Amino acid sequence: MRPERYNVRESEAKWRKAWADAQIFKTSNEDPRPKYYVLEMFPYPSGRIHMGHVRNYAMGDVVARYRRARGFNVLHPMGWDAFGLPAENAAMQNNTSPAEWTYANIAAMRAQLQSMGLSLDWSREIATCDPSYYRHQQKLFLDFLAAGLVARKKSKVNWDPVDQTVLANEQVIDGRGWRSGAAVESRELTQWFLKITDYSDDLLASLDHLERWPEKVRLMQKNWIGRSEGLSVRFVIDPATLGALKGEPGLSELDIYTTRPDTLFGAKFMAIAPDHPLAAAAAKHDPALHAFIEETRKLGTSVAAIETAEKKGYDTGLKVLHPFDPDWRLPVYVANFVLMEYGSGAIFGCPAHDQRDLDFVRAYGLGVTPVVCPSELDPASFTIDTQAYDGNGVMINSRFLDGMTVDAAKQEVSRRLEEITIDGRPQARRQINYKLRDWGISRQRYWGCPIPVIHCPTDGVVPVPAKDLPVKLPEDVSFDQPGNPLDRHPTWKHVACPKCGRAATRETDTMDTFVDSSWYFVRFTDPHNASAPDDPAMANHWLAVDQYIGGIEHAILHLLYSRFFTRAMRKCGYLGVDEPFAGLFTQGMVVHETYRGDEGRWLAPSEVRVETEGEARRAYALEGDTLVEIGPTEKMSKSKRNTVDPDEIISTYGADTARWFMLSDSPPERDVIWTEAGVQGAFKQTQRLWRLICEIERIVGPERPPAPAQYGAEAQRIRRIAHNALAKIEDEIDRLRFNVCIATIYELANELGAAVGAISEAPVADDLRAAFAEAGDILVHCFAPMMPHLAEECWEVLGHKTFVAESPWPVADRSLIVSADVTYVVQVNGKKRGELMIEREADKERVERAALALDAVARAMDNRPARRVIIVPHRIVNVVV
RNA sequence: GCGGACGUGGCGAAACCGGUAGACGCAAGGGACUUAAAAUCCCUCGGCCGCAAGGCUGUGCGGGUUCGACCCCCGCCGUCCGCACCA
Repeated sequence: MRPERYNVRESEAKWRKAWADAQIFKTSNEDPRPKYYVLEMFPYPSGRIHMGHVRNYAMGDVVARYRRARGFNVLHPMGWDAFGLPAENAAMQNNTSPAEWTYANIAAMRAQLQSMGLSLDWSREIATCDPSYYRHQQKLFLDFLAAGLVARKKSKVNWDPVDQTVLANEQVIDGRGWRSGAAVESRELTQWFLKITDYSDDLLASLDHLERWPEKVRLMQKNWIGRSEGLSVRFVIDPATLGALKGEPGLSELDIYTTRPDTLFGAKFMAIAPDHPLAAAAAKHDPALHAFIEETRKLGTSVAAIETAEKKGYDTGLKVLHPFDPDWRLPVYVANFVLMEYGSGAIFGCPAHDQRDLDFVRAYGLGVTPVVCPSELDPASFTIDTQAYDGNGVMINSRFLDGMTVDAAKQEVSRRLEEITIDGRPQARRQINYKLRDWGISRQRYWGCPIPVIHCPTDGVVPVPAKDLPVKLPEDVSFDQPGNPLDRHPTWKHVACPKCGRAATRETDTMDTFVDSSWYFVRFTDPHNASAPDDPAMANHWLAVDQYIGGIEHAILHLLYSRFFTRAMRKCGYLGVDEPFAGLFTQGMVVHETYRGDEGRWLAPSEVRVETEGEARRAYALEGDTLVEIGPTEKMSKSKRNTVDPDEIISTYGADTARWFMLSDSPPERDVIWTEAGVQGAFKQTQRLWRLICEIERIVGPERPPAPAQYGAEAQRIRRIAHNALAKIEDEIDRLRFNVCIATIYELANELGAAVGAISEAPVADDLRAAFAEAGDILVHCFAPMMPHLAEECWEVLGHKTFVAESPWPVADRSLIVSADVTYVVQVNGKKRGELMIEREADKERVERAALALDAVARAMDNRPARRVIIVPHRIVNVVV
């Protein structure tokens, strides 16, 4: 006798051990079958996995297990994004070292992931903080350097004077460092940059070919790269207005960038960025301007500051000549809304057709002349008030452009200015600009990949020779002072120059952790660190990743950097592919209700008891039994305390239940709401499936009958149900629609359950036993990717001696799905009035006759003659009266 | 401000290429078994009318195209997300 209940804890542990012993998830690079690379974004080793990980890895595991069953050689690896600031903070607080803390976390999280029963090849595990990993990264850096993909330049950074470190923009909150609370300073530092902008156009254009990427992500990247086509125009500065600046070099003209050259006759002023060289030059002789510049700088770059800032400017007194009219002079302002980082840091202002420029002239009284009139309006009466017009129309007030379209006018202005030459160069040239900036990778931190260069007083920047890699992080560091421990280390940075042998110092900056994650998918292709450190052939075999799964929060940076890295690695001869991820899927978050007790104190779900009375739900604190407010459902977070610990769920209900619940209900790209009732429901289903399989086994008996030559009607019906579901589940897994997949499994289980219940007499006929055996196998296969442990247990019950995880996917017999009869829906005037069951082969005439003969149809027609009958084969009949 | 997505029962959702709206699950209500509970099983479950058969109505709102619209088009309303002084 089978046990009544499936023993989750025992079975799950048993099967995990069996898989591990048999090493069935170990992937060989020599396997001749077609490859399939499925990858989920690797975790940061914070110490514990969270439900978001469970969801992410459950999805990836379904794909991996399904593809394996379909006959692919599947690569499904796991690693750790292990460098980063939290390790340093932990080291400071707990008197441990970043390495110790990180590796302890990795060990804990590895055990947690293993308890999920994921079909991972753990022999390929990597940690980015391991010298065996980052030595390759240092080599890549040196190769990029040699290939001209690395630049060293000055750049403005957010500097925290207390922590003595650079902060990312996200770490600056209201102008203060997120940890120290100190006012952040803007500093110029010499930093290392990766020249991602070399690939701006390629990265943009290739987005169109990433067909298996979400449209949303492609659009976000497109906007981020921000290509615009325009004109770079040289405006001559009126020498008479130079004053004290007369004679200074490079001050004879002003370069601007515009995408609207058509509006040149609507120009009212020029504006330059506060940190534009011309502004700095003018400020030398104008203390008030100097003060203005200082003031705008203090305002900072925070989002809030930009939102509320008024358009402010300062008239430098300089004037420039209009390119088409030497008698027309335009004043040059320093303006707080012009960015030095984009274009040339200078613009011409056309208030009628740009809202910012309009706001500006309204404050400074510079006038407005419309030059584009919407086609449907009368040019004579068209005026601009508080709303700039940026649409299409007809050129007006624009001399030789009058009457042209906007596009024609752009072309005409560009053409004319390109022909005018000043000092032998054209006055304007067409230019393409991008918002995308080069990627600054220098971080003044310890726990990151050392940048492998040496600074020599005589030879300058000298790359560390390849034979000296890796440049390892020193382990004897202390965090008792702020700043970068590498800088203070007594010996680490002092080395001999590889070129001249004299005393030199190491670069003490480390790399942005985004570098580590920009190529880890390549590293996984190397089995067990066995191949040469940089074997391009092997990577080509596996890449691109066929299915990549992760959170939408990486839509831009990680995914864009990885796309850049792949191109850079190709340039250096490592790879033959351009794109790292052929298919991308961004999954939704795991959300949970929030609970607030006395004084707004957040309560964890485990501290709350929720009661349902009819429609109403009330929550009580377990401690004190006081009423608790049920708050909005939000992303699980430590601060709101609305988290659920995967460990507790797995030990209570098992990994299969956790996985099943994460995959059911919500579409995978949407948020899923974690509820206690939902988990319990999923748990019940595991037991239900177990009982159903046991019942099927009782019907089939210990000896499977051979497949009969002919099946009876009921046996054939059961087979049709099973194969129908199988075909549907295949389609749904292909489309990653796991929720629909699970609904289909329920339908199959419900129908098989009913069929089992309908059997009364024993013994059961052989054909029926064969059909049940087949259907049982199919059912187990269908849920095996989601609930792999239960599936193995059921597979064994059905008499198999193999792992279902290693068994080939059953072939859906699509001929079975086609039945002899079809059901037509019969409508009268588009409203359903009845159904018609008829042979598949029936021609339109017969279908029409049969449909009109239906009582309900006759009633609805009410003696009116049919004016028209529309028949969609095998679907619908619509009678129009 | 710019760009995008989404609005379907009490809830999560499904619905192929324009062809039966609400599959499947949760919650709820009723019942069976039980000393009781748990577990399990059965029934009901968009709204309105009706004893029933059945009818009417219904996919955010208002129009349109069509034999037929959750789906396509136009105009609103709402929610969410991304970017944000990008010239």
